[in-house]
Amino acid sequence: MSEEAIDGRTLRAQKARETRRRQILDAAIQVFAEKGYHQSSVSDLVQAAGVARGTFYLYFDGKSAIFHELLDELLGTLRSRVQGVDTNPGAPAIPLQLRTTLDRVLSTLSDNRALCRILLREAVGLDEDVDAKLQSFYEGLRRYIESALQKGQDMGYVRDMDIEVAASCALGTVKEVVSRYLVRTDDEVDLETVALGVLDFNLRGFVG
Amino acid sequence: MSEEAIDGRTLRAQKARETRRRQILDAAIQVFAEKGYHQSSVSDLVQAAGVARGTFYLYFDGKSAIFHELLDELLGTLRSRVQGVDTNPGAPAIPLQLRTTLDRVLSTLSDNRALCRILLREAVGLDEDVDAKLQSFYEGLRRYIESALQKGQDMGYVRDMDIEVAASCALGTVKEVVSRYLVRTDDEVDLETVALGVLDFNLRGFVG
Amino acid sequence: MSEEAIDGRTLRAQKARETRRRQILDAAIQVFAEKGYHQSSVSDLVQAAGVARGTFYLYFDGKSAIFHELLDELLGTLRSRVQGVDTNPGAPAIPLQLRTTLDRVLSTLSDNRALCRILLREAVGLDEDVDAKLQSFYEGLRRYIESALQKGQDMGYVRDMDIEVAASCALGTVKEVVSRYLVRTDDEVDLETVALGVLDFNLRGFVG
Amino acid sequence: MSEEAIDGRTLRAQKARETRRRQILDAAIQVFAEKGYHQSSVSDLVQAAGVARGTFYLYFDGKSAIFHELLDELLGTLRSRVQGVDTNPGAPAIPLQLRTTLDRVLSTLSDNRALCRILLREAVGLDEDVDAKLQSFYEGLRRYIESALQKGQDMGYVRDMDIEVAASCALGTVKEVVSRYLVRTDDEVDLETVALGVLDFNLRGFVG
DNA sequence: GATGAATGAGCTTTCATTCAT
DNA sequence: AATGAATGAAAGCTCATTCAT
Repeated sequence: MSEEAIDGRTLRAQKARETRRRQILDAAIQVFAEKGYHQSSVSDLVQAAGVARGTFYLYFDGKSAIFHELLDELLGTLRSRVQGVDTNPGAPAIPLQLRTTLDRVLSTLSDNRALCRILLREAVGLDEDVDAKLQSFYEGLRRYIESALQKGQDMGYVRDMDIEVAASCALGTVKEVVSRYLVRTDDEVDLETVALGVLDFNLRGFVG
Repeated sequence: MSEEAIDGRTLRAQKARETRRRQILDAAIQVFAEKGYHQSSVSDLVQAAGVARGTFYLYFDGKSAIFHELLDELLGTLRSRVQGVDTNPGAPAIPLQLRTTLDRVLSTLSDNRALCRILLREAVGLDEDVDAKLQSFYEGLRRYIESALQKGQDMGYVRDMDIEVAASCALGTVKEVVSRYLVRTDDEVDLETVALGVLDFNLRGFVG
Repeated sequence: MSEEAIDGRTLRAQKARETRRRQILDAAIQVFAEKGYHQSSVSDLVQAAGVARGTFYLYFDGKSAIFHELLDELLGTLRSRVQGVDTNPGAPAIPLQLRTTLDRVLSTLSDNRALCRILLREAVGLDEDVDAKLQSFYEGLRRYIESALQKGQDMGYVRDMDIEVAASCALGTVKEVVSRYLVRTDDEVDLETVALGVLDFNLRGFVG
Repeated sequence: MSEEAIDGRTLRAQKARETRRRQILDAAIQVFAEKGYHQSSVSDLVQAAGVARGTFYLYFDGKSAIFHELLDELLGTLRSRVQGVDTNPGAPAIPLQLRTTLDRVLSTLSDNRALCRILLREAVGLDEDVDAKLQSFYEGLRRYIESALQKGQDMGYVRDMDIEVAASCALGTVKEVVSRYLVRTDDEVDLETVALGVLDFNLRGFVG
């Protein structure tokens, strides 16, 4: 039995493992999104994934653990969609950068409403660890917005205002819009319109 | 035994019942807020209330039922703090009315952060009934804002904009600010500053 | 305050006590007969009797105790309806005496089907004490029949047979007929026909 | 892995399941017979069966459900022991057929007194479903006897009599004898003698 | 590696009984 | 004597997790 053979076997095994993992994770996403975390039993998860109960525990440490992995994955994806504001000369204008980030985030969420639902409903108030992760995620977003606003002020784009509160407000507008147009409804929504509306509101408010 | 005596006794009994009820409700508010709904057992509730398990079921139909009562109570209180916009001649200016409503809501929530936590964390994704109640509450708020914006537009105070999206955004700013400054922190917060910041943001946005 | 006054008062009190007792017992008979012993809660009993829970315990030691009293009362009544066979010269013929006893028992039971139901359904398999009471009651009946048969044999009325088994059989015919015609149906039944049929069967069997 | 291996495994698994089921059922029979249905808790059942609480619920839907299965099993067995009267020419004489059925029923019950106890004590007055099952079983027996008597009358073996009442009486003799000699005593009984005595009584009564 | 039967801690709920008023 | 709010032991049942095969 050559080393290569073993390596090949090992590789194949790893790939199979990864596939199995994915299969369970994907099933979990659907189940959690449909029934909610607490209403979903491990039985539901393994049934949806088409594996035995024991198999589930070979890949994940339990119901709570797989939820954390799901959440990490989703938050990681979203984080990667949000990039720091570029103030270098020649960089796109800051409003345009915000617009791009907002579009990215909304389209990512729109591509998978199950993830939205998990993020905005199931993960809320679940337990302290999940709460901490969410809080840290949102705090990251808030700081991103705050720094963008700060830079905008420095550059004269943004008016004089309470930046801390404003950043929270801006974050709130996005969360609510996602909740309203991607979670609380099953209708198809024109994201373009919504994104424009949000940006417009954030830039000029009611009276502009 | 005079009739008055009977009435007196009955009255006293009713009062005692109401007191007991309140005692259990208040304990439940604290427990739910501290441990979260799902992490709270009926044992926790009765222990916190200082009554026997059976007593709890004398006053409430179960853990789920007491949560619904709590939620109804809180939502009722908040609803009563939000009154329709008055457009009669001589009525206060609309921005001032919004300011008043916002102040009322924030101060109500501020007076009892446990209720905030229950509203914004524990009640989210709990079950379909709770979801429906929350959704209907927020939808009411959204419509209140929408109608205020509409009237504002008619009167020329509010600029031309997508009112539906804007109303969601405005609602989102309030929810996020409550979450940030009343739920996710234990620090004392200067509500005045926050309320002003929110209003300012909603009226003029980033660039004014 | 004269002695007579006190006596009068005491007497009245005793009478009131007895009335109250009766009122609770009668209610219990109905409740037990309708819902069955285990399905009847003390709440059902006091509600049916129209007294407070505590009052119930002033008169009876508990749910089990009142059932025992009920059973004792019923069994006592039935026992009084069954009198020893009179073999004195001049006494009615033994078959006639049996007939009279059977009529008495059936009519007593017929007058109160609730008692039948309690006796034949609710009291069966309830607990060891109740079982012992029932067993002793039926054993008494069996012995009554056995002694009648013995006397009958001595006097030549009754043929040669296994008296012990025959007595059980005769008892069984009565129990089953009561169960069939007084418990398991709500229809009015012609007791006369049934009584005659039972006697006829016991005397001559299938083939006579 | 060959198909046979899988089949073998599946078969073994099924057999193991069946064994486990039986183990729990048998334990339940003993517990119900000894303590009575209401005095037996699920804890008693699992303790007697030597399995965990959860295992019990893997095989049965609850305490009530396992009792129903027990009852169905017993009633099914007994029903199979009672076959229609054969009036074809060349068939055994009807009294002999009755004798055979009686022997079969008594020996079946005698082989397992616990089941007798459950049938005649625990199942009486338990709940509406159980009552209906018992009533239907006894009604079947009664009709079996009635039809046998009818045929007997047609063939001249059975005298003129009230067949309906007589059938109830005959059924009652068997029930009482079973109760007396198989349930209410732990002594060994000469079934032969009892069976003969019952038949003799049914055929000829007291005076023959 | 995969399986699924088995586990048992822990949950919600009921209800016979007590006792301060 | 009468009341009914309060009690808490004990019941039935669920389900995340384990482990022998």
